[in-house]
Order: sequence, then C-alpha cells, then structure tokens
Amino acid sequence: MRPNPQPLYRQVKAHLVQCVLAGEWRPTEALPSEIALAREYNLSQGTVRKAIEEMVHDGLVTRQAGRGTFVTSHNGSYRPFRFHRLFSEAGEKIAGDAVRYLALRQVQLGARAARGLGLGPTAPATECLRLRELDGTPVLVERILLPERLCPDIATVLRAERPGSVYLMLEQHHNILITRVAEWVRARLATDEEGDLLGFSAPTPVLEVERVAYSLGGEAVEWRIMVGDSARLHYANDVT
Amino acid sequence: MRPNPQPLYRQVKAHLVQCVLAGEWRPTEALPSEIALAREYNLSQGTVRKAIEEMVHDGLVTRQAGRGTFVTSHNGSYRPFRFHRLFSEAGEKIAGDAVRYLALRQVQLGARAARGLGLGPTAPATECLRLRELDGTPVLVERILLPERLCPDIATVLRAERPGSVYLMLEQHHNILITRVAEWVRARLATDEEGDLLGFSAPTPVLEVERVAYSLGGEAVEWRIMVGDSARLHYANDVT
DNA sequence: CAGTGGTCTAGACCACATC
DNA sequence: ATGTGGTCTAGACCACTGA
Repeated sequence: MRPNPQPLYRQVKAHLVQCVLAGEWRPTEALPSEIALAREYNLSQGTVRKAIEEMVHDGLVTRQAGRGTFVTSHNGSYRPFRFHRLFSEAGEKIAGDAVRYLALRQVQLGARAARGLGLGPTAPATECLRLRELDGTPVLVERILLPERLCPDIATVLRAERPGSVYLMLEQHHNILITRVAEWVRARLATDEEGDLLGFSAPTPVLEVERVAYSLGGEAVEWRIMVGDSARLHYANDVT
Repeated sequence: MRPNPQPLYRQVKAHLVQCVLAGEWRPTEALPSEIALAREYNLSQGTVRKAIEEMVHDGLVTRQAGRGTFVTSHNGSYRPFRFHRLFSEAGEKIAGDAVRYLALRQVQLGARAARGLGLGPTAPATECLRLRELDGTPVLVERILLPERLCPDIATVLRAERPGSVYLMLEQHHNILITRVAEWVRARLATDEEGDLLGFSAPTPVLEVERVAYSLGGEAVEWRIMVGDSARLHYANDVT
C-alpha cells in the first residue's frame, strides 16, 4: 500500500462510497455487516467500523443497533426535508404542505444558473416552476433547473409524477444521491410576477434562497431559486 | 455504575466538559494527554479517546498530532468568526473589516429579545450598537443585548476594549464559551434609522439575521440582531 | 529523544431486533 | 437463537512535534 498514503479506513470508505455510487446498495437498502465487510477486505472489524462511522457523519448511511447499516434516503422514513431551512413563523416546517406545479419546459441555463453550476449559459436544461402553499395560500415560489446532461429524461418523470421531493425522485429514478447543498440567502423586492403568485398588492420584500445541490459523486446536479414571503416564513439555521 | 446507564466514554466526556466549564483548562490551553486521562479515570485509552473525539466533533477542543488536545478559542489561531455566515458578494468574509461602536448603554431586554433568550422583557441588559464596514463604507448594523445577570461587568469591558469579537471577550473575561448559535433570517425594509446608518436614500430591502448564542453550559447568553445591506452581502450556508 | 495523537488489531461482552 | 451494531479493553506501531 506504499503508493497510497491514505489510512486503510479511508480506502475502505472510498470503496464503499463507490459501491453506493454504482448502485450496489440503493437508498433504504442494507450494507453488509461489519463482520462480513471485515472478512471481505481482510481487515479488523474496528477499521471497517471507522470507515462506516465517517459515512454516518457524512449522512450517507444510517445505523440501527440490532438491524444493520442502511443507505440514507430522502424518503419519509429516513431524512425527508433534509435540506429544508425555510420554516413558517410559527416554527413548523413548511414542506408538509401542498405543492403546485406551474410550468415545466426545456430551456437554456442562463447566466446565473450557469455560474452556480459551473456550466455554460446555453447548456440545455429542464425548468420547473412550483408554488408551495401554507394553510392553503401560496408562500414560496420555486424555480428549479436541472441540466439535461445529468438526467436526460427528467422532464418526463417530473411531468408524470410531479413529485414533492425532486431529490427523492433523483435517487429513485437515476440513482443520483444528493448529499450536500450550498445556499445563498438574500433580501430583495418581489418581481411583479412573484407578487402576483404570492398575492402581494404592493412592492414587498422577499427572501431569496439560491441553492446548488451536489451529488455523492461531487457533481453540481441542480440549481434552484426559492422566493418566499418573509412575513410568513424565515430561514432558520443552527451553527455549531 | 448501575444507576448510570450512560456509556463510560460519555461520562468521561461530561466530566471533561465540567472541567472546561470550571476553568480548569482555559481556551487555547492543553488538556492532559489521553494516556494521563486514561490512568486518571482508570480506563483504557480507547475509551478516553472516544470521549475526546466527541468533543472535537462538538467543536469544544482541537487536536494536533504530536502536540496535544487544546480547548478551542474564538481567537485568531483557532476558530475566529466561527459563527459568521454573512459574506460580501465577492465571497470573502466581511468580518475582517472595521467595527465602529455607536452606542453602549443599560436597557431592558424588550419583548423580542426576551422571547429569544427565554427571560422576562424587563430583565436588565447591556445594549451595544455597532456598525461593520466593508471597503470603508457601512454594510451591517448590529444590535447586541447581553443580560446583566450572566455577565455583570460586561459594559465596563466593552467600553474599555470595544472588541471586534464579543465571544472572544466573553471567553477571556468571564470564561463563558459560546459553542452554539441559533439564527433566523428574514427580509424586510430598512427602518429610517438603519437607512441613515447604511446610506440608503430610498426604502431598501435588508437582510435581518436574529441570533441567540448559547454557552457551553447551555444557557442563552446573548441575543443579537444584524441588519445588512443585501446588495452588498448575503447569508451563505452549506448543508450536509 | 520522549511524548503526543492517529491507525490498526483481536479479542470480549452487551442490548437490541428479528425470526 | 442468531445476528446486528455499541461499548470496552490492551496491546502494537506509526508520524509528527518540540526540547
């Protein structure tokens, strides 16, 4: 192992990540037990354990004593709304509420999304316009851009399913696991279009959350912008 | 150990935290080595290690191979600006820039800060009004409230030192270690006073960041509100 | 050079989930 | 009863730091 100065447990981790990437174990499915993996790699159980513990910390897998180690999913049993930071003023999550699909079409990325994704501004993409409601009235406009290259038939699936969670759809249909997002929050006035959608009658300040989502492989998969009525929701964050 | 179902490494961790809380080792100072602690507690080195690893993960201590384990500080060598999430649009941190103290006085908490801190609205506190500048012009107004009870002579120290970092001051003068903050981000229009300070000539949307800071002991120590020019800075966040 | 944290092994026992 | 992850031990060797 001379040419590779990485500790063994990191090599094991890297290999396990490759297996997840290759779809050997899909989200919600179990990995082999520590003992089985230790035998397979011809290492001690403690070394394999350390590899898995890092994956737990990364949020890639979830462990349950007595049951096993499972690939984390965005579905309801694991970590739904994992990346949601927008809450109603009362404090509960807004995500549980209804989602309305407004538009779905093929576009070019445009300058801003292209910058976020590190692609060219003319790259083909699927654009999705959605509206999230709270207590029956709209609070959040979402504009989602998914580059064509990474998920070619995404528009078909979106049109058919209109999923509440794009990331759950990506993991189920494309085995693309979103494991990290970067967000930028700004304040600005709503555009006329946004004002119409959110029911503003006058120029109103809104929260704008720009997001780039990265897959387990490290690729920027999705760019989205969320525009919310700041009188009814806020962006909450705990920092340690 | 029957009455305490906590694993040994957590009991060790709890005790080490108590020691830090008691000031046995101050920020930047070294803890005893694993071997010394293992001998002291009559446990194996691995158990002590696991306790310390959790403290590393919590951000309470920092380890350096060959040197030792040190209590994390907010000073420049350790983790300055640990809780800063506001960046200039170019991307660099805004914190490096100048801080101007505008006012410093004794007040009552008021309804909003009281709610955040879990205290009564008439509780006495020290209020600090500061202005942060970027490239020589103001971008951020900070209003900081520190309850009297937790740090009695804080006003004196603030007046004398006008520190760039309140948290560094707290750890140095009161041995209060801020280890966690909760933040709520909103968009609204600047007040007239804020507009004057930030140089707005018309009603302008601003980012409002409300923050409660918690000490190692778990007490809410500080409430602050930061109002920033959203054209020049944004709130950035990475979620995993 | 002695001391530190970082890696790795090979065992042991436990609580828990499942069948 | 079996298998899983969680805890704990008692060693070993390594790379790095600082005197």
